[in-house]
Amino acid sequence: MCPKIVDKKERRHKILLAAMHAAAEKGIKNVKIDEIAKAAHIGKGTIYEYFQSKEEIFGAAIIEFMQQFEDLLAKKMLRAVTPQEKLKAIIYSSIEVSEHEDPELMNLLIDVWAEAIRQDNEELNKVFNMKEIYCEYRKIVASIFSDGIKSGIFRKIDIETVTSIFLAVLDGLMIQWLIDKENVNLKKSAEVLYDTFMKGISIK
Amino acid sequence: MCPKIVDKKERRHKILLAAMHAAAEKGIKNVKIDEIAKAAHIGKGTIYEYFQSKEEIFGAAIIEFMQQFEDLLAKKMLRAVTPQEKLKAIIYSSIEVSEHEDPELMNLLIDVWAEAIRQDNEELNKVFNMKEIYCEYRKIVASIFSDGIKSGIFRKIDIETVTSIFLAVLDGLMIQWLIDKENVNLKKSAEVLYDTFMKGISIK
Amino acid sequence: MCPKIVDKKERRHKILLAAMHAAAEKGIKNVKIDEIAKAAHIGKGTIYEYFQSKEEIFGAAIIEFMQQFEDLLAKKMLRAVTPQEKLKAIIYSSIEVSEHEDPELMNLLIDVWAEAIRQDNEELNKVFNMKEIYCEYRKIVASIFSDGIKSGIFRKIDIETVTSIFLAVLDGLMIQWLIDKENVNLKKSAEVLYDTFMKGISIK
Amino acid sequence: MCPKIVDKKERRHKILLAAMHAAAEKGIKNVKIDEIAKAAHIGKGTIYEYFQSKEEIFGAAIIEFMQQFEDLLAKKMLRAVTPQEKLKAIIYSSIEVSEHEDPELMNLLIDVWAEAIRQDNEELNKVFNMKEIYCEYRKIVASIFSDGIKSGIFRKIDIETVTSIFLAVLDGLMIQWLIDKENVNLKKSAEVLYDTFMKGISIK
DNA sequence: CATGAATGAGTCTTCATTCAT
DNA sequence: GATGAATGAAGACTCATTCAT
Repeated sequence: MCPKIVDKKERRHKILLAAMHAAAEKGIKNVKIDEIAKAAHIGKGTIYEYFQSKEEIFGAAIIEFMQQFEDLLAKKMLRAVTPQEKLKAIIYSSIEVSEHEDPELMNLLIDVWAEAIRQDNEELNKVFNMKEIYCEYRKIVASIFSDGIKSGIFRKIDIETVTSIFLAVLDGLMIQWLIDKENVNLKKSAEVLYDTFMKGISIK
Repeated sequence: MCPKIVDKKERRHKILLAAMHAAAEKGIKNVKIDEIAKAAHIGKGTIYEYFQSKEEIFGAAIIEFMQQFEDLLAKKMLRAVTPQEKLKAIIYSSIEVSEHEDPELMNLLIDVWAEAIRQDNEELNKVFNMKEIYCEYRKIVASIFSDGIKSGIFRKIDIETVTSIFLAVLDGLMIQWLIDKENVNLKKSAEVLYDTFMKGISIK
Repeated sequence: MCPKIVDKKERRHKILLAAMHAAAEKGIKNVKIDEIAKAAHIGKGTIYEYFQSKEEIFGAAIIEFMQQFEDLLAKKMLRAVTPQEKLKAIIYSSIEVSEHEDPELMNLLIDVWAEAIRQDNEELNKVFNMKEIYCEYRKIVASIFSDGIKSGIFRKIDIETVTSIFLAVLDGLMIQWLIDKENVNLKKSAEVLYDTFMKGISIK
Repeated sequence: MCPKIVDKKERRHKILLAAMHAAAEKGIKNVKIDEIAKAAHIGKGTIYEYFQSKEEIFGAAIIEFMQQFEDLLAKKMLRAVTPQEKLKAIIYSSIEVSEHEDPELMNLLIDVWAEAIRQDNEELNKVFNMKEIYCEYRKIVASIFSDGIKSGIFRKIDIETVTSIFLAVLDGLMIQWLIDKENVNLKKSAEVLYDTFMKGISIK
């Protein structure tokens, strides 16, 4: 019916993948359009048929990259019912992204954060706001804690702050793992984190 | 016989400060030598009297930046005796760097991590290895946990993993704060973190 | 599918010609990439599509320049049979390069010699060695003298030294001509040189 | 009486020597004022007490360099009486400069020629003209040939052209020697040159 | 006088973007 | 649509020259 469009989507995605891998390896600023083109097995000019600028490419790349988290998280959350299960789901979906896909891709996270802090990618700013995403994450997690407290599972804690702390561990572990994969065991960290955290906030 | 006398140390430091501030604002890769020179109120060429290259400038800047943490931490640790006090010292020195100095400077952290992950600053690599620094941090914290367990204060936990988790919260909070200072209260986080964490790992 | 089609060889040659002319006029070290680009009616960046660096440009220019001599010499030598004819061919091909092509180009010779003496163009050193070229020239001329002696045309002379002297006149005349074209008559010099030299080395 | 002036002369000369040696090694264009200062064991600024500019330094250096030839030649010519002796004196003084002084200094010759051809050192042009020097050399040599012909020693040759050829050998040998000292024997060349040349132009 | 720290004009080189084919 | 050759603005770095001490 509309084969050209499918083809376009695919090629666009191919470019994005090439861009993400290149950026993961050397950082967005060090990636040359040329390299992306080569890695995507297309001409340099062709990239500009799909994106207006380098900025736009990495804007789109970051969005696509973040989407993966959301998808994974959403899937895991579906089956989670109790607050405990929900927290577990978040912990494990965060930790598991490092196993899914090409783990090298996770290096992109540092650029995502950098963009979030500096907000100098105008293309990205138009459609994406990491600050809001973090707020949303916090809302989700906060409601879990809130539920837990109401249900008498968790003791009375400062929900907002515990939320920040909870999300912080996940990001912080990621950083350590990105810097030194050999000396950081994410799987085990997930287990211990769940265990310890529960102890820390549970009643009794 | 009597050439212009300048405090080389001081001027070097002025350049470094200018570089750090510029990098904090826009990211290392987006800082131009010209900008640093202008900010330091000196000529472009003068910078090259103090540093061999842009790479070296930011290598030195990162080292100086990290030194601040170490200094602050060391100071706090001096007075800490019990494991609990020591953990508290680490938590607070990490959180307090955001109050000391120009808080904007803390944005540099994201570049420091990026360098640590990508390791593409050869000048920096010669004299500085973030991986090792993290290992050292881990050793210090691990020994605190070890002491705490021996003293019967902490329950039997997987020291290595809890160490990672403990350091992770600090970094993770930093990221959240860097991205959204308004919605993250570091001070309160420190309190709650100490409280919750203690609960999580203490005996009973 | 159908990118801009350009004769890469031709354009490369155009750049080289522009570089040679500029260098002939002001000396290699005083030529700016900008100037070459302007003279070749192309953009500055384009030059770097054909050459890696300024050094490489002048390496290639020198090689192309020297090639002209060899070609001219080879052509003349083809018809020469007797030692006398051969020497004449060498003399005239050396002298005639100043008439062929743009005579201004001959100024490049001084840079060629400078490179040969200093050998500081690494690109050039990889593929070209003036010392060897002179050795080869000497071998060729020496064998002519050798033949002439065996044939009883030339008297017993120190072949190696006479060879050096013979080649020296050609280079030396070139220098004088380059410095003061009005007061040096290369054509006449060729005649007299042949005549005198023959007298000097012939039997009787 | 006037010790300061002597001191100045000496220091000026020291600078010139340093400049000459540096230029001999790497070519005028590649010598930095800094290097000259270091080699002369003085401050960079001090150089500008003695010379207005880099151009002036090398203008003066070239003049001093050329003076050496003249001095040597003049000394040798004093004792020469017959045309043969005079030619011999010129040949040997030209060849012997390579033994006197630091032979490495002879590399400067190529820069001298380059300046002579391009004439782009305005400072030098004011007080020095290689073209005129060559003319003068030619006049001297020509008068020797003229005398020789009148005396019936030399056969009737085209004086101007033979003069050029005679001077050409000397320069040409120098070039060969500069490029490849191992394979060029200047001493022997002088002998053979004298011998052959005499044969070439003598009566019978 | 002597110095060397400071300077900024000048250069090479890179690379995102354009556009003729 | 696809391409890659061409481009020039931008940026790191050099170095002759100045000038405060």
